[in-house]
Amino acid sequence: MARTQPLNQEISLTVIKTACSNCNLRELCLPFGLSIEELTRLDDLVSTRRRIKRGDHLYRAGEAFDAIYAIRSGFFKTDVLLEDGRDQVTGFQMAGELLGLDGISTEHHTCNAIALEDSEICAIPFSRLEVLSREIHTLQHHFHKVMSREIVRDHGVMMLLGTMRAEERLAAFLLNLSQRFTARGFSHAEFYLRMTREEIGSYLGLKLETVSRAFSKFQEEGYIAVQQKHIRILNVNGLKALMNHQR
Amino acid sequence: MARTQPLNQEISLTVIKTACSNCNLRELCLPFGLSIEELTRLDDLVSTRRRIKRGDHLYRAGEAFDAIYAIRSGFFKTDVLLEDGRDQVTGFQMAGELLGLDGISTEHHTCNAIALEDSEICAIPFSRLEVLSREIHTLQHHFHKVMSREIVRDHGVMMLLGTMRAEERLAAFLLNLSQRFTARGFSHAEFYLRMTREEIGSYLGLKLETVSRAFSKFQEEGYIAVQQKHIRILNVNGLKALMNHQR
DNA sequence: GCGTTCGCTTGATCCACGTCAACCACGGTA
DNA sequence: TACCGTGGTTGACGTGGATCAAGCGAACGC
Repeated sequence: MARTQPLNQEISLTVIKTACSNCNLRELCLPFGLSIEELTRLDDLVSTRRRIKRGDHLYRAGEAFDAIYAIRSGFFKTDVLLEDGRDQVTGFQMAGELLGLDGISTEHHTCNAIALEDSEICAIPFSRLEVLSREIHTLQHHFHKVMSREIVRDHGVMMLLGTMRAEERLAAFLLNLSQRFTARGFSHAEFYLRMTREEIGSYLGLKLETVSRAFSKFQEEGYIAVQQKHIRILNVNGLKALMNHQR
Repeated sequence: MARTQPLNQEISLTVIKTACSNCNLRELCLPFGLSIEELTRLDDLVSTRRRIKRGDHLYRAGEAFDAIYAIRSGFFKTDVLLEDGRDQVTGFQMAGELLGLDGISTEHHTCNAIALEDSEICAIPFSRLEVLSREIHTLQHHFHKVMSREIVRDHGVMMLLGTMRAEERLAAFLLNLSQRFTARGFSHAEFYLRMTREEIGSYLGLKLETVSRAFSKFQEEGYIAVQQKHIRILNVNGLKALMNHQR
């Protein structure tokens, strides 16, 4: 129950609750590996928290960059828009993941970040993060790892877009979501999609009809059960086999 | 004429020549923006230089990561291999660009880096880079920008793979190469491709035949002149128009 | 309650690119 | 000079996924 405007005697309680040092995502998020003492120094830095309503932008392409954002709760997508009107979803982000790393390069955001459900984020002023990471080696190193992980993730998506066919892409997508939900303590076999078929398609380089057909196919094969956005995975190995099966 | 094994009285000369502080790529590479004094500190760190023959690996996926590499001269590709045998080229890198950033995340390289022509690289021990970037703020910030730029670049490739058709992809590819050659003082309109049609196709998510056909088409249209790997761009705007033209 | 909208599914058709195959140009080697 | 291997081009054909179109159920506003 974090509040942007805590009241009276609740203040200290709320502050404790919303601090990195007390956040149950800290092992997934930026604070990973920090000592208690280091955590409290990070708490000072990550003081701004904000709620973003479903459908609202956290930031837009072109805006000046001055902070990265950690997702405290909720679900986001990032997308890029080309001059000619085409756009593509470049990623879906969930609690504990960072948003805005792309903005460091030009000091302007290069994509839009949009909440797919009511969400809460922690703003991390970037210049202050640089200062602190000079002092806390663990923080510096972990931040580098996070950026590098993003690069590796993107290579995975390039692989997917470049070499996989429609059903393989969707299988890979579902398995990836499942694995990330698991890491957050949710069921690996049952979850709600926060995004539409069109957004999935955009991310996977497919049209929404193709995504829909692939879902139906998976259901027929008994790999999953689909009800709108509610997904149950019935046969993980089936999906995995599908993914690794050379054309 | 930098040598790995400089002789006698040439030593001091060679050392000067291969130092970051005297490298003509320093404005493109890691040393960007550093003062003279800072540059000499970076020189200490970047002491190992190595030649990589055409076709040889700089590193392989799975190997332990302990350094990133700046390309001093030459041309590389990076590729990823899936278990099922599929592979994809994830990038082409030229002088002044960094290789190995993907390895930070897991402390193992996640792709292969292969020289496409005889090349020279500077090895930058990563842990020492972290130490130095705590002391030199400019270096720290620029390194972050470089990593971020890599992320932005990858988003561009995802865009290309997800939304563009064959000819648009190839046009984007040629324009990107041209722009990077220009930044290095080479002709923007005339260059040699270091990679095969198959490697281009792998990078662009196309088959080599499709790449070849697109080259022929561009030639017919008068946009470029192709002779094997020798490319002359005759109509930049034609290529640009092609790229931005919604399907 | 009812209409409207949005997201999704499914079918029919089309086409861009993959696949298969033949052939050619170039460079290295015997 | 002849031979061979590698990389590139081009043609004929097949197909996976895009496109176009119709219909349906759930959510929402009135």
